Amino acid sequence: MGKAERTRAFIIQKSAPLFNIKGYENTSLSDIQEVTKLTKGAIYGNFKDKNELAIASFEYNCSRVFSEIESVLAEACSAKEALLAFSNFYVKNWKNLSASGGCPILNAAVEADDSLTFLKGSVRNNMEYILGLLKSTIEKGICSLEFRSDVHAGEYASLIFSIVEGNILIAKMMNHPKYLSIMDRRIRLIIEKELLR
Amino acid sequence: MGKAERTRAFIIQKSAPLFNIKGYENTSLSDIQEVTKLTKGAIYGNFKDKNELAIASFEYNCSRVFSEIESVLAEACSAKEALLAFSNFYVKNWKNLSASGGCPILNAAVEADDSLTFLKGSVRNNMEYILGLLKSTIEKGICSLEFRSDVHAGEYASLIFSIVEGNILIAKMMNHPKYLSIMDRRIRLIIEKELLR
Amino acid sequence: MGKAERTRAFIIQKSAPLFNIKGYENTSLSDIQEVTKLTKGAIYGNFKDKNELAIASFEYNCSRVFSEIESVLAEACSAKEALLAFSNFYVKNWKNLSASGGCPILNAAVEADDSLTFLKGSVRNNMEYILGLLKSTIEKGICSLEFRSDVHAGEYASLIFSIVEGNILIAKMMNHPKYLSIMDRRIRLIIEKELLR
Amino acid sequence: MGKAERTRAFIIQKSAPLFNIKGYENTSLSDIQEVTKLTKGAIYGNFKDKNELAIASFEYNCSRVFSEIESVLAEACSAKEALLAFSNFYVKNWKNLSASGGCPILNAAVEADDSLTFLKGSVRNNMEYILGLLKSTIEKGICSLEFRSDVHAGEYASLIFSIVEGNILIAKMMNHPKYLSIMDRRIRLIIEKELLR
DNA sequence: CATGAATGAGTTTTCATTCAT
DNA sequence: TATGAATGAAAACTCATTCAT
Repeated sequence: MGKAERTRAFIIQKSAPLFNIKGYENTSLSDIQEVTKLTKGAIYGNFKDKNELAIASFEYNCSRVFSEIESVLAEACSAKEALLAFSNFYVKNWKNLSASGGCPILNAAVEADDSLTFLKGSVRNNMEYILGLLKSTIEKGICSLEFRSDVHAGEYASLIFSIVEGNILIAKMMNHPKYLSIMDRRIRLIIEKELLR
Repeated sequence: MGKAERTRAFIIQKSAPLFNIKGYENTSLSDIQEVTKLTKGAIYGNFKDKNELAIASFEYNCSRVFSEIESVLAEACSAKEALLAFSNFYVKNWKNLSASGGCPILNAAVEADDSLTFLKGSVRNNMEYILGLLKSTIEKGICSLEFRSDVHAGEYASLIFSIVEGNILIAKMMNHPKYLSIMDRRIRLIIEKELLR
Repeated sequence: MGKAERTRAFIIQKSAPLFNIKGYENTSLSDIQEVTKLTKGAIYGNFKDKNELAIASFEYNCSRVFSEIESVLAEACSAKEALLAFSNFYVKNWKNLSASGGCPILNAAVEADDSLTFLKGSVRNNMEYILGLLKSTIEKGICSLEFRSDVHAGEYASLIFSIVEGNILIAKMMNHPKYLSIMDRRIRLIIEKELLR
Repeated sequence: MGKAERTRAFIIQKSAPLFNIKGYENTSLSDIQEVTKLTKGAIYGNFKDKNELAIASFEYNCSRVFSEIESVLAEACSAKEALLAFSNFYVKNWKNLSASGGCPILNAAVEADDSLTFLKGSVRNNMEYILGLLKSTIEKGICSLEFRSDVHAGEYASLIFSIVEGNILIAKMMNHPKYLSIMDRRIRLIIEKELLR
């Protein structure tokens, strides 16, 4: 990794939490300057504009969450365990996630839909990515005969994801983790009553 | 209604969609000036600052949705019908809702949690209000012996709401209504399999 | 006194302290509205503009001080006593004067000299008035053979006034009354060594 | 001196007379923009806000006067000559001083006492500085046996300064230098009759 | 005649971005 | 390549004043 790439990575790593907490619009280059201790020139030398940095930071935020989720899914020894581990990931990491601004996909999706349109493509890709992750987990369960063969993997993937996002939203605003346990129980129920043979 | 109150209402009515579409931070007083064709002074004569207008607009946005939901709930002749109507409301109004920025609670909740803290109280109140609406609908179903007596009304209220919000998020970002039909079917399933006697 | 005149007097009476404390430029019509609990229209109905009110308030502030000084001078049974009473007036009233913004002539003179030129004439008149008051007090002392006949009344009047204003300035900024006692002793010394026969 | 420091100094140098003439409150950033031919951003790049610039300008205004006074005091070959030179400085420079807004300490003291409180500390320091200058001049005269040993240096310092400030005020408002000659004669008298052995 | 809603030019300040060094 | 001073447009907000009601 060359120096330029290291600087670029450094800027992203420092800015990403800020963007997730304050929002992409509301995070200024001065904020980024302060948190990186770099000059404007250094930042603009590595990113064409604030939008490029915002996208890179969003993708960094996602990748951080995704890599944890992927390792959690990989460690599971069955599709059921994998889905439960996915749900459990949010329960366990609620405090951290909440302190660092919440789910980056949720945040960026809301900001990107109408105003920060430049982010929209990236948000969509990342949402598709995590939906794909869940879908393929379910498909593996079907292939391995763990899950029923008539299960619509894509629909269950989006259903599970929607329950997660919806409850994260409520939990964050109400400042109470009970919604995450409702979420967790519901996902377990779905797995046991509808997915498992 | 005095002139001041009429102007105030007029400003809110014109600004509210803007706030929901562009976001509260990202909507400027110049935007509001343009959409109301009023001067800054006229706006500041009716609202102490932008925050007050933002809160009023958010509450207007909520009340618009809530009043429609309330009438839909009121028209239903059973608790089951009421909950189905609630879900159906989002399916039917998806285009309108989407065009006017999406669910105001979802939008405001994401913006308010970390940065626009002045909005937080109002968002919480409105979230509690709609959760309360759903909860009391379920409680009525329990009282009328339509729903099982061991149903935890509060948990089902937040579950249904989380499924709605989660799927609105995905549908908006993916620009596809199929997520709303998944949502609708899921809520129907919950009612039939878990709430009804 | 008609109603209009009473309202006018009321506005002046309420605004005058504000102008003296905050300065003429820095006192806004909103401040005046708040302190009088009147409407803009009521204020503009009684004064052509803010400048007219500022002048009237300044003159009210002066007249308040002057009438007290005049009564203090009138009570004195000799020219010496009168001048000492003049000096003593500032010593005694330091706290009140300081709390209500300090000497109105000092304040207005500084503001009026370059920027609030509309006030200049009035400030000059009032400064001349108080200098005249001191001068005629000294002249009375000369006529009554209490003071030496070769005393230049006008010069001693302005000298005494300058010592008063200079020490008020220092006392206010240093927040210490000792400068007023230096002033008082100096004026007494001048009277005894230079004015009295 | 780096570019930033040069620009900072340039802005101060251009703004300082404006602040002294128009007053600190009444000088706007647009005025400063015009007089410096710089953009608002350039000004805010060098000063955190208008207050910081106002303080810096006030101190520049003081330092200009002080350095002249100090050189005048340094050139004097006795304490008497020094005090006379101090007084004479105001007589000689009256036109210049008057044209550039008058004594900065007088102006700032009046503005700072109640409204521009952020300036108060600096005004106090500068007033203390010049009082200290006068006091140490008198003390040197005492040490060198030129002045009487029982002279209270601090009191005479503030007395002389008050006479200067008081007469500057009157001279400015009355637009007549005669008050400065009264001031000058009085200070000479005090030196000859009360300070000299 | 009094009201107070509205005006429009003004205020201070921050923004993303550029470019000579 | 990196610097950081400078830009210019835009931000939120306040002002003295007017005028339809």
